[in-house]
Amino acid sequence: MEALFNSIAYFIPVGEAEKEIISTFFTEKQLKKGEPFLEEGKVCRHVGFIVKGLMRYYLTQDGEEKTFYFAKENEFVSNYESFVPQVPSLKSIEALEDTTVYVISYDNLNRLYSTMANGERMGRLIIERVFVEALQNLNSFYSDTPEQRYEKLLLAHPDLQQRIPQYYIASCVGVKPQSLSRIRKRLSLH
Amino acid sequence: MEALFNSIAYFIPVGEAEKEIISTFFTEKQLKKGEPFLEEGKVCRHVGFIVKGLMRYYLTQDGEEKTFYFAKENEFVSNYESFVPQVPSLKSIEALEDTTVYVISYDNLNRLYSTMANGERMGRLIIERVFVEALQNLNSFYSDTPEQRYEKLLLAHPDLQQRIPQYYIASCVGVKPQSLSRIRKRLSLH
DNA sequence: CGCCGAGTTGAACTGAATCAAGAAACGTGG
DNA sequence: CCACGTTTCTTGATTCAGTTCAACTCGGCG
Repeated sequence: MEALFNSIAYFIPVGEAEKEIISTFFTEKQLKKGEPFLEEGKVCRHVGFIVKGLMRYYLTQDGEEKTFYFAKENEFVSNYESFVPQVPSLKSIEALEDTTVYVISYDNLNRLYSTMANGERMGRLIIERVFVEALQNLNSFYSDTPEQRYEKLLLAHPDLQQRIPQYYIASCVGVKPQSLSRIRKRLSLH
Repeated sequence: MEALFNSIAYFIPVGEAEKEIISTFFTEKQLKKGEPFLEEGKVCRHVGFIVKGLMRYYLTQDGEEKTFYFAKENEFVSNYESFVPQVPSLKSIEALEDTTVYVISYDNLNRLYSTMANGERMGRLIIERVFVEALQNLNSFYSDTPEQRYEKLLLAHPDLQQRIPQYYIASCVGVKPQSLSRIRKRLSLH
């Protein structure tokens, strides 16, 4: 739970009182490889903090899964589009490896906001940060070619190639596995 | 200033005390058509609330401007990527029409958060809302073809065609003006 | 050994980009 | 109110990158 304290301490002071509150509201959860964190059509009821492991966000379209984001250690995981307004999710999230997360429910998060000194402030600062990071990620999708996106993705997650099959990466880059294969070929010929 | 009060009242109760504080921290600003709200390379120092008019967000790449968002009446305007961490912006924002905004500086916004009862809470709720809307907007860029994006953009902003030249719309849809022209042709033939 | 999922490779196809030339709309000044 | 020039929009021909469909390779595993 130290990793979570540290992440929160980045935003507000975390003393014993805060640790106490955080510990009671977050609970540990284990996800096996392939298990869902959030399923399409269901309301996203939790925010998680990934201690260990890897997850992917994806949506299903015409029977085809499109992966658009990977989250790993020390990141918060949630579909805010579903979580914030508590409406059914259009997206799914699943573990790509055996994963350990600390989760907090929607209701408990709101309790935490109002119970903890600086709770609201913490909430604002965290969502601001998550927002900014999300925007930066998405920038690449506007301006870059698949080739550039592939290079940036590897730069941001150098371990990804070792951890997951290539077709997840292809999907996240926005091309078919065949095309990624050709892109890799082009790049390897300098 | 009523429009601003109303927008905030959507998130927290706005009594006389709040109106007082909000009025002192926000100041009215007029932008002529073509004037910048934010220039690339500068730090975004303000959040604005658009009372009247229309703005576009864009970035410059290889000497070419790419418009990626339009903001209009009753919307907040800011580049949060630059505003939140107070770092130089990669994006620009300019008025497409004569526009009236109420603006608040970074420092004053933080004062407002800490001064006003429920200030932090308001901040959290507003950024949550903005975040969710931004995500929903961006969804279309992942999953849809330019054709679908064009149709959705017109649906979301039915007045846009009348208010601005088509090449802004093309850019936001993610294609060149020539291609949008062809898309329009295809669509008009049902 | 044969199966199976993952990755690579080939050929034909598609939609947007590009280059380029007109046509239409707009505004400004005579 | 019209004429002219600029800006915006359309259209055509060509090119290019990713898609699709399909075959084939490779490595692990029963």
